[in-house]
Amino acid sequence: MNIRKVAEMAGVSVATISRVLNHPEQVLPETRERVLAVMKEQNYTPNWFARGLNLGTTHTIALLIPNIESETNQRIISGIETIARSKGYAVFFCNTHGDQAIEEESLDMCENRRVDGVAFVSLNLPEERVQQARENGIPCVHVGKNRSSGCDTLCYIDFEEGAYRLTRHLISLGHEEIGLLLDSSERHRSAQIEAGFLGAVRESGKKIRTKQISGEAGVQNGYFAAQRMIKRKELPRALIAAGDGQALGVIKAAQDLGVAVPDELALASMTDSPMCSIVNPPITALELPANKLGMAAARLLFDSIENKELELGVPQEMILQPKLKIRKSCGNTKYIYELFD
Amino acid sequence: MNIRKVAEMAGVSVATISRVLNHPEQVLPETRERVLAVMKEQNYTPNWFARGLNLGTTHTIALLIPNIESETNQRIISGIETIARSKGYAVFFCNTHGDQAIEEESLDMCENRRVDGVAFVSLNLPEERVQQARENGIPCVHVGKNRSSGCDTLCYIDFEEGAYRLTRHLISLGHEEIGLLLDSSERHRSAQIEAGFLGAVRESGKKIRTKQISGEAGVQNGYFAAQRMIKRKELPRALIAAGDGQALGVIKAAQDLGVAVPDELALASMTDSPMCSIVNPPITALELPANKLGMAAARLLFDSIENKELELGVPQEMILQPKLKIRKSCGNTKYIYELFD
DNA sequence: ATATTAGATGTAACTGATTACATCCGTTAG
DNA sequence: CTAACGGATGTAATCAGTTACATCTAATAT
Repeated sequence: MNIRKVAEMAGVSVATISRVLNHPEQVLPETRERVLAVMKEQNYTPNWFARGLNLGTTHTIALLIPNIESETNQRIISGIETIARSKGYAVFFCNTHGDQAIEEESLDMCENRRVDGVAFVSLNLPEERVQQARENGIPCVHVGKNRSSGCDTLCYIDFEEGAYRLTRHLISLGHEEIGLLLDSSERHRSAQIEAGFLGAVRESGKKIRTKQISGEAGVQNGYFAAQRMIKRKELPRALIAAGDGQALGVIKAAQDLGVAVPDELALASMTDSPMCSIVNPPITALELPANKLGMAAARLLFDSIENKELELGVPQEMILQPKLKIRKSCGNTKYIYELFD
Repeated sequence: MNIRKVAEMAGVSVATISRVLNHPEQVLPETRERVLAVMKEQNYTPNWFARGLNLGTTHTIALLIPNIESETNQRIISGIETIARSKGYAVFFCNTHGDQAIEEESLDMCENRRVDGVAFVSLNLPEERVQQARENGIPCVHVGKNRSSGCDTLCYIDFEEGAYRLTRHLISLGHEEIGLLLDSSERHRSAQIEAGFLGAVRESGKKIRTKQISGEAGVQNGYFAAQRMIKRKELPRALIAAGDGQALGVIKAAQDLGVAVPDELALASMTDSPMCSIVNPPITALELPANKLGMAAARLLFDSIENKELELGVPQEMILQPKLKIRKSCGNTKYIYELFD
């Protein structure tokens, strides 16, 4: 069923059919009704390709994301999806697994299919590749990272500030030995976290022993990392984990191996999740405005799409702040002082 | 940059360009090289719309899913995505939030855009609506449910059997009072679970007190449900939760309100997740082959797409079995008998 | 009564690919 | 020497829409 058949059946021309769909106010109400009736009866839906071919717009954006396991990413997806739907856009979903080859492939796909915009949550592609996409007329947002990336819009959470606050919190509780369990697959974020962490340490003026431990994301890896440190007696007195998965793994390992939290190990996480408040003790963590982040990113993207200005100059930025959720996993000042007696 | 310009620049006709892309073996190697060089130099990518318009295929499938929070769904998504990518298909992602209106809207979108197939994880649409999509030539798989749904392919996990095994396990441990905490938003699955549960109870021949509690999914709802039961002294001696989120909430509530697990409450979950083995005690749960499920669903879908036979008759089915992971949350036989002394 | 105008509708060009069919040309067979 | 053939390439129709421009009608202005 195509537009010409509908036109024939309704006894009008194809232009009228098209107008009924795109500029209904230009069509006489009775004609419009007749056409709509035929459409309904014939179960007609306009062909998206013919449409896209003419209009040059696909009303589609793509989302490149490294994984969907993390709560943060889920909420980013949800935020983007919500805004996209409200604007009538469809979303291509590409789980890149953080793999550059898959990103490349996905971005090719985006160009082929003339998506109207791309939101990168994962981005390992060289800057020039992204530039190329933009030169092809595709606005790109980078969600969640502030790395210079070739995108015209950046939208991220201030992890440096978050790490700074979390570290200050630990220092204010009297801790003098603080470890940082990083995620080696998130190099850029790790650098930010380290910066905030070391900044807070420096600023405190105290002599704090610090230690960076490289690790991988996820409960299991957190578990193994903690297990290793405990066995080697290298466990710091306080530990900031880069992700809630890791933190949960650490707390479990501590439990299993008889290390008391927070008495022997103060634990904090750079990201919050429902489980952080469920475990025992509940874990002090940074609550990320991930849903907001997704929505903000989508809005910025649609701004670029609609304004079509695509200046290749300085990218627009939007920075969201995480919120420190103090729970019980870091102990409290009183306790720390007792320990130091 | 379109095919004509490339043709002009390479000094050949459009047909040759098209052949280079679609049937390279039909083109003289030197011509081919020349064309490819121009393409690369001009950064040309074929227009997907023009292509789809001709071929009638979009190499795109859609995925309608009610949420991405559950581990099971994440793994389904991952499975589908993996197969889709390996076949060169793109995936439209529609988070329906289990909302029928959004499903309707999404399915309309699928028809408009001529997706080659739809995988429903969430499906509240009337059967006729799905049939309509199929009459429009779109194969539909229903992932995860076995409800008659108008789809041509069903692909699901046998929750009835799972509930049966879980219940038998509890009965074998000597439990005589077993509750079922359901998820009212998953009515069909609840019915399956109930069937398996009651089947096992009946088959045991023992006089078992049963109780169905309606509830909602998620950690918080599990917590509240347990809290309510504990306060009203209605907590059964053993409880099967419909989801791992609920179960985690229950275990937390038990902890907070001083109910010992498994000593005073035996707890099991119909779905497993990493957290189930992390909490204390680790929760006995059904491990769902969700990744396999996604992959199987995608394969069935591509089968339908490629064979284009779309018989509107009896749907093809694929049933996967969950696996019982016995952990510590249900206690053991010895202990139960002690209690009964 | 005629010119003007606005609103409704129609005609046909155009979007960018694919591909059936036509053409051209060099090779081989008769 | 010519016919037949087949490989490489070109021509033009086609897919299903959108829309600039043309046309027609009827109402209003002069």
